[in-house]
Amino acid sequence: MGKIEEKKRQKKEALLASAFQLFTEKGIDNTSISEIAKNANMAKGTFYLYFKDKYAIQDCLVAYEANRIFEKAHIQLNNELFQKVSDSFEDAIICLVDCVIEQLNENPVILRFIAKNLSWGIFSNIRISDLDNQNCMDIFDELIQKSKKKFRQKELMVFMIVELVNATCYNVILNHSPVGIEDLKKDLYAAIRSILEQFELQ
Amino acid sequence: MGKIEEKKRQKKEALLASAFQLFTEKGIDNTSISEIAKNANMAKGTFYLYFKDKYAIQDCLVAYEANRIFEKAHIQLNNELFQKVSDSFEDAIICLVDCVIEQLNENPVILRFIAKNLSWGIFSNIRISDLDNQNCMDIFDELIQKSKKKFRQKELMVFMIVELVNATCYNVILNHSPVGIEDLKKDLYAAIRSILEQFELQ
Amino acid sequence: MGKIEEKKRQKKEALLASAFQLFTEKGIDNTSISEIAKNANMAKGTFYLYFKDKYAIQDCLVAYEANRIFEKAHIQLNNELFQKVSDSFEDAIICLVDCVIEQLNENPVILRFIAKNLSWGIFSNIRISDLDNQNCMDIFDELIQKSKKKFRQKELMVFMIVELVNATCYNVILNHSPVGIEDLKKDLYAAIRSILEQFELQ
Amino acid sequence: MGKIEEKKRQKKEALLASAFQLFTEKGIDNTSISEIAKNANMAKGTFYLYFKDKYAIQDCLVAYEANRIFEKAHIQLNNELFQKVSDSFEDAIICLVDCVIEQLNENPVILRFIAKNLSWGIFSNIRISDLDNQNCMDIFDELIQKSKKKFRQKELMVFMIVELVNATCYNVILNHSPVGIEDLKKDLYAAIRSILEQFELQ
DNA sequence: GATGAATGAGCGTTCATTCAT
DNA sequence: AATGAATGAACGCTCATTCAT
Repeated sequence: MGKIEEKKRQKKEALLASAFQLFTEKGIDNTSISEIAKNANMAKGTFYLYFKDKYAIQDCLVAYEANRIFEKAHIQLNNELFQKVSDSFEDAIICLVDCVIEQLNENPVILRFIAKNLSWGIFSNIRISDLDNQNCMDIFDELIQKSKKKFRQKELMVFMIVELVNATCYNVILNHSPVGIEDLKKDLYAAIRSILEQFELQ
Repeated sequence: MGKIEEKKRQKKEALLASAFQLFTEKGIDNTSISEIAKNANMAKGTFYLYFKDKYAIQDCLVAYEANRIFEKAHIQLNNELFQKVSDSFEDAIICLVDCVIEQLNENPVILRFIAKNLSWGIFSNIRISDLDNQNCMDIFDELIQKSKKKFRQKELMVFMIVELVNATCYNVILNHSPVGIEDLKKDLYAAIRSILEQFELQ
Repeated sequence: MGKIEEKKRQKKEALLASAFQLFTEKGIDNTSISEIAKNANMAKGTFYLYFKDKYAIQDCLVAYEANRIFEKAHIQLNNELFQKVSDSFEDAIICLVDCVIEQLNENPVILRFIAKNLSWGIFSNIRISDLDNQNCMDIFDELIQKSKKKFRQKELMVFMIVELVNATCYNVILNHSPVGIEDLKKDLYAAIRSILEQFELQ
Repeated sequence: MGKIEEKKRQKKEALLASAFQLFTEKGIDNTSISEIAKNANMAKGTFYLYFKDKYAIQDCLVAYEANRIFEKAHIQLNNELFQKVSDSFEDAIICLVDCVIEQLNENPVILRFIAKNLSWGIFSNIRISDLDNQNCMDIFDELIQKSKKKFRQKELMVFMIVELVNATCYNVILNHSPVGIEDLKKDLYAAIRSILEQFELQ
C-alpha cells in the first residue's frame, strides 16, 4: 500500500522544512535535533528514523535549494530565448547567472545557507529534477551545442565562472562591500565574457 | 622586570600554537577550550586569562597566518623585481598571486584554515607588520603608481581577483578537482590579466 | 496508560525528597543540582526534566512543608474545639500558634528551612489543600466570624502575630537563647493576646 | 612605627567599603573575592592578608552597620531627652525604635543587608564604640534605672521587641506589604507599649 | 607586605543518543 | 512506526586559593 510510503515522505519533508527554517534562522550549530523534531511536530526519536544526524539533513537541503534556484533560472532562460531569438551564447550564460544572482539577492538567507556549504563536488553533481535529471554541465553543453562554438576545458571554464560568481556575490550581497550588487554585476559580467572568450577555440 | 612579561608572551604563543594545531586537525567546532589548554600544557582556567573564547584565538590566528603569507609574497616580489627590471605591472601582480598560491599549495592545512574564515572585511584590513603596517591595498597602489597606469574602481578590481583566486584554489588544492593546480594556474592568470585590462583606463 | 504518569510523579517526589534532605543538611547554597540528582539515584540531566533550577525545587518545598504544618495545626484546633466548647477566640488563636510551635520545636530542621525563606507574600498565599484551598486569612476570618467579635485591619494584625512568632521562635528553638521555648511561650502568648485586644473594635 | 599600622588599617577599611558596596548592589552570593579586591584597588592575594573569606568580611560589616545605626539612635534620644524632660521610659524606647526605623526606611539597602544576617547572638553583643563599648542591654538598663521602674526578664523583653520590630519592618519597608510604614508604626508602637507593660513588675 | 599568574575542582546546562513502551 | 523519558559525557565558564616574585 502506497499510503504508508506517502506518510513517510510527508514526515521527511516536514523534517526538512523544519530544519531549513531553523538553520537559516539560527545557524546549524545553534539548532539541536530536538528542536528540529519539535518544530516538525514530532518526537525526538522519530528524527532518527529518517536521518542519521543534522548534517545529513543539511546535505539534503543544500542540494535541494540549489536545485530549485537552477531550475528557476533555466525556466527563465527558456522564456527569454523564446522571446528574443537573437541572444548569443554569451548572453544566455549571463542570463542564467543573472537570474541566479537575483534570486540570491532577494533571499540572502538562502545565499548564506548554501554558499558556505556548496563545494564544487556537490554543485557539479546536482541533478535538476524537472529536466530529466540533467546536471549543470549538461545544460552548458546544450547551450554550447546550440551556439555552434567550440571550447576547451569546459569544466574548468564553468568552475572558474561559478566560483567567481559565488565568492563575489557572497560578500557583496551579505556585506554590501566593497560595492553594491548593481556595480558588481557590470564588471562581473564583463569578466565572465572575458573568461568565456579565453576558453573559446579559434 | 620583563621576565614576567616574557613568560606571558610565551603562554599566549603556546595557546596560539596549540589552537592552530587542533583547529587544523579537527576543525574549530570539534575543538574545545579544555583541549586547547591541555595541549598547551596549561590548566583550563589559564586559557581565559589570555583569550575571551576560542573565536578570539581564531581571529588572531587567521590574521597572523594571512599576514605571514603576504609578507613572504611581498619579499619574493621584491627579489624578482630586483633581478628582472623589465617586469610589467601585470607580471608583478601575477608574481604576488603565484607566490601566495605556492605557499597554500605547499601547506593546504593553512589554506583550509584561512580560506573559510577570511572575509573581504578582514582581508582588506590586514596590516603587514614588516612593511610599516601597510595593508594589501597600499601595496597594490604602490605597484600601480610605479607602473604609471591608471585604473578605475581599484578596490572592486582587487576584490574580484582575490575572491577568484581564493575560491578556485580552495577547491583545486584541497580536492584536486576539476583540474590540477598547474592547469588552473594558466587560465587563472590569464583571467586575472583580463580583469586587470578590463579596469584599466584608456 | 497511567503507568508512565505514575513513574514521573515518583521521580519528581524523589527529587523533592532528595533536595529537602540536602537543603536541610547543608543549606541550599552548598547543594548542587548534581548532588540532588545523584542523591535521588538519577542522572544529572533528568533533574532538568522536572525543575528549572534548584530554586524552583525550593519554592515547591517551602510551600509544601508550610502547608503540612498549618494543615496539622488546623486539624488539632478542630479536635480541641470539639472537646472543650468554651474556648474563646483568643484561645483558638493561641491553640493554632501553639500547635505550629510544637511542630517546629520537634523538627527544628524544618524551622530552619522554612523560616528564612517564608516571606509574608508567600505565607499569606499558602493554600491549605485539605481545606478546599482556603488560605490562612480565610481560617482567621472563619474563627473571627464564629466569635462574633469585630477587628480592624485584620491583615496587619495577623502579620504582626505571625512575624513575632516566627522571629522569636527561630532564635529560641535553634539557639536556645535568650530563654527556653517554654519560657518564651508564656510571654509570647500574652503578647499575642495584647495584640489581639489592641485591634479589637469596641 | 605607627605608620605601618595606619596603612594596614586603611587597606582593611578599603576592603570593607568595597565589599559593602558590592554586597548591597549585587548580593554576597554574586560577589567574588576577586571583585572585592579589584574594587578596592588591590590585588586578589592581598585580600587574604586581611580576611579569611568573604563571610568574615560580612560579619564585620553587619556588626559595623548595626553599630552605626544604634549609635545614631542613641545620640538622637539624648537630644530629645535634653529638650523635653517629661519623656517617660516608654517614650524613650519608642524614640529609640523610631529612630532606628527611620534610618532603615531611608536606607532599605542596609535593612536588606543587615536584617537577614543579624541574629540575636550578634545583636546582643554589639558594642557601641562611642559609648564606652556599652551594648544594647546596657543602654536599656540605663534607661530603666533612670525611670525608677522594675521589670522581670529584661533580656526576653528586649528580644521580643527587637524581633518584632526587625521582622515587621523588613517586610513593610522592602515590600510595602501588608501596609505602609506609617500604618505599621502606630500599631507597632502600641504593641511595644503592651509588651513593656506585660513585663513590668507591680 | 603586596602582587597577580596559575590552577583545577566544580558549577549549571545542553543535547545526541538509546530504548522500553 | 512513533514516542519521549532517561542518560551522562561534554561543554563553557567561574573563582577560591596558592605561591613565586
